[in-house]
Amino acid sequence: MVQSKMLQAPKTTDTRERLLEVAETAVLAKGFSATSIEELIAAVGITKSGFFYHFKDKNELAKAMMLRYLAHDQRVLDEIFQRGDELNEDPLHGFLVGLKMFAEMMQNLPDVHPGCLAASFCYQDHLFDKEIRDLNAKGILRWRGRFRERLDLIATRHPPRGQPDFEAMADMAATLVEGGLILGRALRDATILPRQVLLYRDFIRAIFVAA
Amino acid sequence: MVQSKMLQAPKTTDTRERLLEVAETAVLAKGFSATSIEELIAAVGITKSGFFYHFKDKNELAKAMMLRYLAHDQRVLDEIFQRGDELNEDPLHGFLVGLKMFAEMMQNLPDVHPGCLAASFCYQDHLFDKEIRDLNAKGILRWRGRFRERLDLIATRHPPRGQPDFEAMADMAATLVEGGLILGRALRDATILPRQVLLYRDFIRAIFVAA
DNA sequence: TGTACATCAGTGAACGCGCGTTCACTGATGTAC
DNA sequence: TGTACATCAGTGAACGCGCGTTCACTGATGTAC
Repeated sequence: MVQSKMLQAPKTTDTRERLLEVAETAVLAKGFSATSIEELIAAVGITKSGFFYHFKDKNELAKAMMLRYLAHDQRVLDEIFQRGDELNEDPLHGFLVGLKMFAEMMQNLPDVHPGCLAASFCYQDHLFDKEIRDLNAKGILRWRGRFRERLDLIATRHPPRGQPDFEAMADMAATLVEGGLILGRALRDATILPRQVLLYRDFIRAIFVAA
Repeated sequence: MVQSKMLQAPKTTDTRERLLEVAETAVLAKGFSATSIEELIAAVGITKSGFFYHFKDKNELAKAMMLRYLAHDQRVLDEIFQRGDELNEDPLHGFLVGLKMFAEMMQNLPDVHPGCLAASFCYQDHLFDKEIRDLNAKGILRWRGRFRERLDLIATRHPPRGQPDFEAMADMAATLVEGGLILGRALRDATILPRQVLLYRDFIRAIFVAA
């Protein structure tokens, strides 16, 4: 069975996966419609008909890209904040550690982070059907849910200062990442994003830690 | 003279301006390369050759769009923060008032803010030449300069808590706007952006206002 | 005031290239019995 | 173990359409003298 084979030794040279990888790089650089099937197959080394074996049309490529991105995104966040909690049992301190590690991860990328597919797609959303736009929204709602849960949990042990807008504070994580990626790209400065994440951490601390 | 005529009564039906207006809407919806010259001239009611009278090629359209956007952006910000200062002589309180007005302005837009051309272009920057990318960077550096100056000025009168990263705090304004626009678009929720701006205001207050 | 010329804001027709998509076909591997 | 059939992962050639760009030309308005 192909399935079980893939489980024990995932083929890194899987053609479909390579198409998606090359496509993501190209789309983040030029946008979806400027990314031609022609250039993807040239990079991967198959013919055009080979492409249409894997994706019935270009829209299905977009959908597969989005699904791949979402899965990756979830894996990375799960891992980081889980590690933050392992080192600490208080939800606030675990969160602060997680944010620190997140900032460090952004800092240690070889060069400027290539960007976020969700942002790229959202600025081209008229190209896509509702299904893809919904996937994109789902990804962002997952960020909101993840951070919102954490803030609520922290608040049960650490009374917050004032009456903060918890939903907006949860969204602020995704907001700063998306915005930080844009500034980092436009100014070609890889330090911008991690520093924004650290400011978010400062803000969280200012809200929950007694002075 | 055409110039003086335009000064006394700016032609609102100026063809070139209408092309730029229509182009901006289309680019924010689909991206630059999916926006065809054909659709622009159809919307404005001229022929293709008429388009090439105004712009020597498509790249020059992009440049003109960027310049128009930068000028508009500067005008709006100048006006808002000037009004904030008029009502108040302390630089901190003037800033807080300006931020409040800024948030209100975002809130009162008819529907979801259409987005930021700088963000759209930055996720397609391989389509453009260095001149356009530099214009984009210049626009963002102007935000940084504007907010950085203000923070420095405030700090002379209100000693900040801790050792804040003022550059990152200045960038945070643009970051939250860019990120807030993306979330707002993806979730079709026009309240997200203004609430992020209000959080920024809370953060500024937390840094500078004694408890 | 009239004439000659220049500029402005376009028109109309044609171009060639690259794009996404389709269709009939194929060689290698997997599965049933 | 051999044979028949099915599926996988593509190939190769052709398609038509839309795109950005070019070129020669034009009618209306402005300017010099």
